This record gives sequence, C-alpha cells and structure tokens, in this order.
Amino acid sequence: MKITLPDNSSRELPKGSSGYDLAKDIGPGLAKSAIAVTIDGVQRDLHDAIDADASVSIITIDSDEGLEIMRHTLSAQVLARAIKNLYPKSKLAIGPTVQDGFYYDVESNESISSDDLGKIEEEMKKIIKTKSLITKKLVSKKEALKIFKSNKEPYKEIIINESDQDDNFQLYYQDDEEFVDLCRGPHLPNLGFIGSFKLTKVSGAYWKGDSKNSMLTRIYGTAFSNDKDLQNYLDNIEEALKRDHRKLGKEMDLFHFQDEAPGMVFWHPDGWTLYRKLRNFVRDRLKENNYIEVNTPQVIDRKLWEASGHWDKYRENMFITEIDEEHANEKRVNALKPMNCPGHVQIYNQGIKSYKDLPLRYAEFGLCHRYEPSGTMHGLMRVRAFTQDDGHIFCTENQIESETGLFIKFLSTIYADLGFKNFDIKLSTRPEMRVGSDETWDKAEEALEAAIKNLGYPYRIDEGDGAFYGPKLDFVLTDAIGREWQCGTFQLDFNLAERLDASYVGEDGKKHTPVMIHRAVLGSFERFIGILIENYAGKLPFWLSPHQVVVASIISDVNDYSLEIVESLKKEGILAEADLRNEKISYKIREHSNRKVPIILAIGNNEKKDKTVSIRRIGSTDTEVVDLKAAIKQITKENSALQ
RNA sequence: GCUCAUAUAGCUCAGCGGUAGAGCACUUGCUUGGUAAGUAAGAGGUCACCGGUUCAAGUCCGGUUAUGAGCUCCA
Repeated sequence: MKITLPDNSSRELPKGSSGYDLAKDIGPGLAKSAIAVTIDGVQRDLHDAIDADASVSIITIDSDEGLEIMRHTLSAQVLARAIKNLYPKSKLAIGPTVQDGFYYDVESNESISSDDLGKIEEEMKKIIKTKSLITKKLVSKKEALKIFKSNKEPYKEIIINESDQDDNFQLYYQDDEEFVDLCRGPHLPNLGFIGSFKLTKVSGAYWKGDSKNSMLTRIYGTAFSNDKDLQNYLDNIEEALKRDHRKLGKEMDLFHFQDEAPGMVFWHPDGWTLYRKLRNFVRDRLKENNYIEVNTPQVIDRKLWEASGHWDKYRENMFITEIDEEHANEKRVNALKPMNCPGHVQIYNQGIKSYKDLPLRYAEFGLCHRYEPSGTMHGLMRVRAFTQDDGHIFCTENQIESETGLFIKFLSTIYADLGFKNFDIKLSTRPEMRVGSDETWDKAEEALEAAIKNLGYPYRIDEGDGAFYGPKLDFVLTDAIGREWQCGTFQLDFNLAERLDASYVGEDGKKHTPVMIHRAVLGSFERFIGILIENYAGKLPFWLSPHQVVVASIISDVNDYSLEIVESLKKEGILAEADLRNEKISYKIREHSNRKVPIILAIGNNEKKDKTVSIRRIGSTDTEVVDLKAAIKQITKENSALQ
C-alpha cells in the first residue's frame, strides 16, 4: 500500500503496517521519538494497523501534538490510576487536556484537597517508573458496559450508553492489566515518554459542565517535556500573581472592597485620580468623534424594564427597590438600572426625529448595577456596580456599515493610546434566549457581517453568543503577558427601538424605526482599570499615573529648591509632590519605587548649585542629571501627549 | 448559585484547648545622608459575626457573611 508523507513523498509498505513500522522505515531516530500518528487527518495510536493507502504523518514527542498526547496519557492513565490506587472507591469521569495542562474529574466520597496533591504526585511517579507499555483492546458496546459495570464506574457506563457506535470501544491497559480506562486515544506507546509534571490545584466541577448535575472533584495538573519548560510555565504563573490588580491595588492604595457592599468598589484618592484621568481621556475622544454625552436615572420603574424585555430575561440579576410602607400610596417596584439603553431611548423619544438627525450618537458614563451570582465576583474584573463607557447610536439601516467602520477606527486609536496595539474581532450570532423574529435576526446578522467584511477586518465567528436583542462584534485585546481580555463591543439591535416606540420621519414622510447600536470601548471602567494595572504591573503610563513626580531632597539644605521645583511642575499641571522627610535618599527611592511613582527627582547640593535635577524613572536604576528648565519642558510634554 | 478552602495588628503571616506573637508600616528620640530598607524606644487586636461543646475556645463543632481557586453564569 502507498503511504503519502506530509512532504508529498510516498513509501510502499506492506498492508497492515503501523505508524511505528513507517517511522522505522524512515529512520531509527524518528522511530525512537515517534509516539502517535495522524492517518488521513485523524490522530491514531502508533501501533494501529494501516489497512489501505493513506496520508500519514508521524507525531513525535517533541511536537505540540506530542506534548498534548503526553498530557492526555498522564491524565487518563497515570493520574486516574493514582487516584484509584489511593481512593479505591472513587469513580472516574473524564480526563481531557486543556490549555497548558490537563485535569481529571472524579466522584469521591473522601474529600481530596490541595494538601493531598503531593501524595497523588508520588503515586503517579511510582506508576511512571514502571515505564509500562500501553496497550489497547477494542471491544463491543456490550463488552465495554460489562467491564465498567463490574468495575463500578457509572460515569464510564453513561459515556458508553450515550455513544452511537456499537463496537470498537477503545480500552487502554498497562502491563499488569490491573487498570483499564475507556478512551478515544491516542496514548503514548509507553510511560517512558512522560516528561516533567506537577499537579496544580483541586476544585469542583459539574458533571458535563451543567450546574443541574452533581459536583465532581477536579484535579488539575500541567506537564512539559522537560523540567526547564515546566519551571518556565510555573514562573509565568508567578508573574501573573505578582501583577494581580487586587494585590497591586492594595499596595498602591487605589481601592478596597468590604463586606457591607460586596462587588462594589470603594475608590481611594489615588484610584479615583486614575479613574478620572481615564474618564477624561475617553470623554475628550467621544467629543471629537461626534458623540453627545447624556445622563439617565439610576432607579427606574419596572414598567420600562418590562417594555424593554429586561424584566423577562434578567429579573434575577437586577437589584430591585421598593418604596417603604410609610409611602404606601406611592408603592411601586423599581429597578436599579442594569443597562443604559432604555434610558437613552427615552431621550431619543422626546420630540420628533427626522432622518436628517441620524446618525445620532448618545454617550453616557452610566453607573449600572447587576446582581451577579456570589461566586462570580473577582476584584475589579467582575463587580456588581460598574460604570460603562456606554453609547447608543440611532441610525438607518444603510448607515450601519459606515458606523461600524467609524467605531472600529475610534476603538483602535483608544486601545493604541492605552498601550494595546493588537486586538481580535469576534462576530457573535443569535443566542437561544432572544427577542425578535428570525427574519429580523437574519437581517441584523447579514448587515453586521457585510459591514465587517466590506471593511476588510479579520474576524472569527462565535455562534450563539450574541446579545438577546441582536448580533454583536466583540473586541478582544492581548495584554503584556499574552492574556486575552474581551473589552469593546458593538451590538446591532433591530428590536429595542421598536419595543420602546422609537421612530424617525424618513425622506418619504413616513414613520420608520431606527436601528440601535449598543457600543462600548473599554467596557467597564472598573474592569478596564484592573486590566491596565495588570498589563503594566502597576507601572502606569506617565499621563495616567495618580502620582507623577516626587521631588526627594537629599539634605534639608535643598528643601527650598525642592519646593520650587514642585511648584513649577504643578503650574504645568503635573501631579508633583515634595518628599522633604529626614530620611536617607535610598529609603525615599525605595518607598516611591514601591508606590510605582513614574519619576523621582533626587535633589542635593550639586543640583541646587547648578539649577539641575537628577531624574530616575520607574523600572530603571539609571539616573540622568538635566537642566531644570529642560526637565520641566520634557515632563510637561510627556504629560500632554494624550491628555 | 455549586464544590473546596480561608478569615488573628494598617499590611504579610505564625500560633491550633490554659493570660494574643513576628516582620514591615505607624509614633517619638538620635541621625543631614548621593539613588531600593540608618538606629533605639513606644503605641497598636472583642482573633469576621452568631450559637454550641468544655472548668477553660483564635484554637474543637454548627450556622451566617465575606474573600480565594475552580465550575456554572455574564444583557
């Protein structure tokens, strides 16, 4: 039979040869590092027989695919077996690979905590040490059910029963055949290929990811081909931990949370300075891009939320208020606004709008409250009260494309100025829970896709992830350590304007319903500030920093000159302060560096005599002595670059 | 909301049945110094909250609240 290799060359091999035979035929080095094969695009075990002409590529242990298979074997053959050895009564569920590692879900009546991970790792090492071969048996559905019934593995039985195949269920064994796992494979040919691994955490996870199902124990691990890669990965996690905005927010005295208001931020003076700087920046950009800023009420009668459809879909997640008993005659149910859009429609609806008024772009830094489930809150990243850089564009159908283009340009300059040069675009289509007819959805999805296509931006499609009122574009940026954050959004809405009776008079003199576009660039200020802190590891760009310059005196003789410098900087709108304390200069440098102050000017007798300053910037230990006037000019320039 | 864990000084944490501890920060004294911690002393806590066991509870048990890691969710 003819085997075609990835480079399009081909080889003749006897029928029934395996991937291993092929690798051996090509060379002994390849045979040594081969662990699996891809046959006509499907990954298979190395020793599976190939029965007919096929395109085959050998998967080696040092490839990305090889690494994933190694992790999979580590999970399904080693971790699973170690758990069964230590907790014989536990029931195995599934053990897939995930980004950077793997996990195994088990049901266990004994609780397994992170303290037990060391013990499980030891057991895994014992299993790996056997360097056992991994062999496969193919059995019928009946046979497979019998085996797992006698092994008391109910989750495996469910998996088999739900499968639509009748035979060829793959069972994997090690040398002693005491452990068996059902698996779609492929696996390593033997345990000798396993590299460096570490179990990382334990948590709960629902069977099949459904919150109605029982909760299983999930054990996470990670594995790499060698110790160095594993250590590198662990160091990256460490780095992310160092950047955690909750830790830095405390250290930099930016904000706090407390029991009485879970999920709601207490902004401290410095945090609020940062917040206002960011808001002013966005506000100026909105003005430049022909948005009109508005403001709408915090508490609105449920009638409006019923009309908008929110009451129906999101009642559970809204903060509800009632007027108390004393004012019984005014008794009515209100909700704290979870969104700004119905409010904006009320403003639009005042007076008659003409097609000449469109597109009309309203913007609001609207404070919204959403009752997020208790387990989902996370520092600034997920809160119950947050301010969106929200906006709604009322336009006609044929303005959709130009509005899409204008928005993407608008968003990309803001991201770039905040230090995020790249972003991805995601197009999300109709979800299951939605309002509006299928015809309307067809129209909206087509319009949005046409707009983005014609503009030539690359995008990927996320089926079923749209808002309940329309399809959307989401903008995902990548931070300094490679993490992705979904921030911007651009949502077409052919429903809400109609539900809330918004209209305009067209050229034909008749009433038409405008298209509404919900859009945000940062998303929420709270979350975005969290992202900024983590992206910059607290070392914010100069113009955003809540403390910009500290003038630190080396001896008290230069206090007057130091204060003079501070005054000059303040005159230029710089946030400058003097540190005249009776402390050593190294002490002051350390303290202000820890606070992430971008610029420290150290002042001693030399500087005073020469009318200079010694500049030290955060993140560097270099110093530079510069003429005072030149320094102020330079600092002022840096500050005004984006303000 | 679910599973597991955690809650002690401003911060980071130790203490795990018998009168509350450390380091840093803070206050005061001495120290005027050249780019990431000068020095000595002092002050600081209803051990998250409610209940139980015990002669005795930060310490053991139950509940509540919040936080953390996941899961589910996110207009």
